[in-house]
Amino acid sequence: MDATATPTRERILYATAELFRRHGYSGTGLKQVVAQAHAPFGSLYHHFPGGKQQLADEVIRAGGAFFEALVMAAYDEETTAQASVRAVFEGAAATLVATDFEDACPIAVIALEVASTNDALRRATAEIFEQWTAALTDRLGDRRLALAVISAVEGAFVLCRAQRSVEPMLAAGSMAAAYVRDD
Amino acid sequence: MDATATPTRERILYATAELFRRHGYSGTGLKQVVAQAHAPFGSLYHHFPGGKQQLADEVIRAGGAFFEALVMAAYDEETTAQASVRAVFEGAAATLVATDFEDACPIAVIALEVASTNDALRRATAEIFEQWTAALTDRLGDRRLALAVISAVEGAFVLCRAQRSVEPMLAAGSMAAAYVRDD
DNA sequence: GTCTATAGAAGGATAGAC
DNA sequence: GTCTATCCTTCTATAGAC
Repeated sequence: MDATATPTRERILYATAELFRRHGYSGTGLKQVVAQAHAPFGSLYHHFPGGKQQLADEVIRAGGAFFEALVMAAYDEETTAQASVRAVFEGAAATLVATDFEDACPIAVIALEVASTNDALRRATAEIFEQWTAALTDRLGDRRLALAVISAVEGAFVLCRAQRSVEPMLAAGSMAAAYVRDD
Repeated sequence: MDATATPTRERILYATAELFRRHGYSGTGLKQVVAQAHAPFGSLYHHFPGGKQQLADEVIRAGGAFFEALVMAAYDEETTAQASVRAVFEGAAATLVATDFEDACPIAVIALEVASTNDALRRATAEIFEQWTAALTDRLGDRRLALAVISAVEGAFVLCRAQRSVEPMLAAGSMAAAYVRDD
C-alpha cells in the first residue's frame, strides 16, 4: 500500500480518474494530474503519448469496468431481481454519503461534456454504457428494463450531487424496484 | 427576429446558454461566448461584472425556468397523469432528434461539473431542480414520484447523448409511465 | 454603453538532458 | 524511463480610450 511503490503509469491513471470524476474533463488540467500523482510532467507524455485524450479514453474504460464490477457485485448479493435492483440504488446512495457527494458515476460528467465535441471519447462512453446495459440485460432478461434502470441511477446521481441529498436516489430506486416487480 | 436588434445583454446570455449546454461550463471560453454573441469582449464584463460565475448563475436560472415551462407545457397537454408523463419523455426524445443530440437538459452538465468545485453554482442548480420537483409534485401529488421521474429524464439524457439514440429515453419513459399508473 | 488592448495565469504539448 | 525547461495558445479579467 506504499504509494511510491505503485508504478508511475497507474498513479497517473488513478489521479486522473479521481479528478475527472470530480471536476470533469475540461475542468481538470494535466499539471493538476501530475501534481496529484506525484509524477513529473514528462512521465505523462511518456506513458500516454496521446495526451489528454488517451488519458481520458483509458480512464473511461477502466473506470467503467470498475464501476460495473461494483454495481454487479451489489446486484448479485441478492436473490430476487427486485431486491437486487434496490440494493444497487442503496449502494449508490451509501457511496454518495461516504464520499460527501463527490464520487458518483465515473464517466457521466465526461459523457455529457464530450458528447458534442469529441467523437472518439463520446464513443468510448457509449461503449461503456452499452457494456453495462448488456450486463444488466443478462440479469433482468429485458434490455429496455436495463436501460431504464441505468438511466434512473445516472439521473439520480445528477440530482443528488446538486442537492447534496440521497433523496432522489432512493426515490428512483423505489420506482425501479416497482418496475422490476410487475415486469 | 433581427439578431442585431436583440439587446447585447440578451445575446450574450443566449449564446452562453447554448455553449454551456453543449460544451459545459469549463469547456466554454468567454471569448467563444462573445464571438458567438457578436459582442465585443468588454460588453461582457459591462453587463456581467461578476464574470463567468454570474453569467453561469443567470444561465442556470433562465435556462431552468425555460426548460420547466417547456416540460410542463407538454405535461399539461394531456389529460391523465400517465399520458402526461409519457408525453414528457416523448417530447424529450423529439428534441434530441431535432437537435442531433446536442440539446438536452440545460443545466445537467453544469450541475455535474460544479458540484464539487463551486458551491454558489451548485446551489443554483439545486434550486432549479427543486423548482422542477415542486412543479411536478403539484401535478403528480407525490414528491418521491416527481423526483423519480426527473431522475429518469436526466439520466436518459446522459445515455442518449452518448449513444446518439433515443432508446434510453423511451425505455425510461415506459418505466416512469408504468410507475405513475399503479401509484 | 461600446470597443480595443493587454495583463497575468493556466492550459496542452514538446524537446532534450540525464 | 525520469525529469526540467520551455513553447505557444487560451483562459479570465481589467484598464482605459471613445
